[in-house]
Amino acid sequence: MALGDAILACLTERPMTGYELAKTFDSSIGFFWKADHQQIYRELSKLRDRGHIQGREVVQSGKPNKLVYTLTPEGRTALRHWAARPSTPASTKDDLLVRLHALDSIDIEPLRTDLMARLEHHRDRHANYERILKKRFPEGTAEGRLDLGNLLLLRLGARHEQMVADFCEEALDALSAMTGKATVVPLDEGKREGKG
Amino acid sequence: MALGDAILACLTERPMTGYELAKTFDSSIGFFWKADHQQIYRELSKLRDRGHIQGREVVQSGKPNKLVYTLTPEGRTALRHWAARPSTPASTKDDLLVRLHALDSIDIEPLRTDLMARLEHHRDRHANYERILKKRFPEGTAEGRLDLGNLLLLRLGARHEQMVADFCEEALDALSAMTGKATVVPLDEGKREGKG
DNA sequence: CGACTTTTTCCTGTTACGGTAAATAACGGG
DNA sequence: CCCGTTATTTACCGTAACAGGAAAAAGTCG
Repeated sequence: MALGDAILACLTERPMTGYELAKTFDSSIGFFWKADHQQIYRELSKLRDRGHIQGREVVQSGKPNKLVYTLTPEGRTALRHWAARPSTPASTKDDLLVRLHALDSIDIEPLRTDLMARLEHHRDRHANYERILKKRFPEGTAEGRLDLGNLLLLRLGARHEQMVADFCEEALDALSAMTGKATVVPLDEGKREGKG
Repeated sequence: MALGDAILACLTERPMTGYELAKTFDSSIGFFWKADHQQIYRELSKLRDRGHIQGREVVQSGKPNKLVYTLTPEGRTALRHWAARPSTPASTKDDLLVRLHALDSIDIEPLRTDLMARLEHHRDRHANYERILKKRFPEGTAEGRLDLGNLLLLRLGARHEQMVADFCEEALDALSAMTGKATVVPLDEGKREGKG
């Protein structure tokens, strides 16, 4: 059980509905933890059965009623106990790395395309982290404990994305050096002389 | 199906038994992909059923007979096709990050302990990567395509571990600054005056 | 003899992931 | 009035992954 604890962690900030949680898992905590709404609703039921959270129905007009979930004291305790256990370092499990491991048995062109897409992806994410950092922590310092955690997270995220983006560039360069082609050459779609 | 493809990727290097694969998933590729022997044997059966690999029994004396698995042409094709599809960037899913996200609702002492353990862990891994790099690529350059992939992987791994280790240090420093304690103070095991 | 290595297999769970779908409730367009 | 959309929750399906416990078969080492 880890997704459940991630949800508990989210609910420490403020009570939320499953719908809000799903959106949260699409932005802030979702930067390093993916979960779709089905997973979240399922986990919420389990947490409620366990007594770790408590739902309060809020009647709305104009929208379906919503269930706002709040941490119970038991939930807080459970979270603290979970957080007191040593964490297990997760393994990366990135398809891209597996492909690099079998580099001489796969086609390089699609790999190159993939690397370029990933480069863009990680650059985007890096820019996004930097944007949030500048907005939430213009001084680069945190005041409260909650802020400190999020500042550290954002910094780690930014650095990670930066590093992976650099890696993609490097890999692309190395592939180009190996195949003797220029890095991208998307222009000049005319005739191309053979390379051997 | 990703573990299956990781196994196929391993088998491109040379035919292997499940036992050898389990050990491989404990060192080289295991640096970024964890799988125990049960998972591997189960996946091998599936791959064999699919015709992607082929087992050849080798009679041994002194040891139980072993099943050496080789990639079939279909397996090679499947791997190439899989590698030609765009990769999906995996999310980190590290407990430690969730805990930082809920920093103001958890106990800091165990978190500190955890961070120190992680710091050591990532430093060890970094040293290990560097060791292998120096041994396999003393020049820092690769010759063949297979070598290039592994060189890139090792470099990425080394940088990643370095970065996470730095992060742990930084987080520890920040926590210390916040609680007003010194970073570790493991020496001087004599009497320790109460802290409040 | 017992402990250990090598090698494979089977078992039982839980957790996670993915897709498809629907029910409820209102709003707005054509 | 039907249709689509947004907000909100729930259901069911299957597969993949992870965790752990067990054992069998053949030999070596102490």
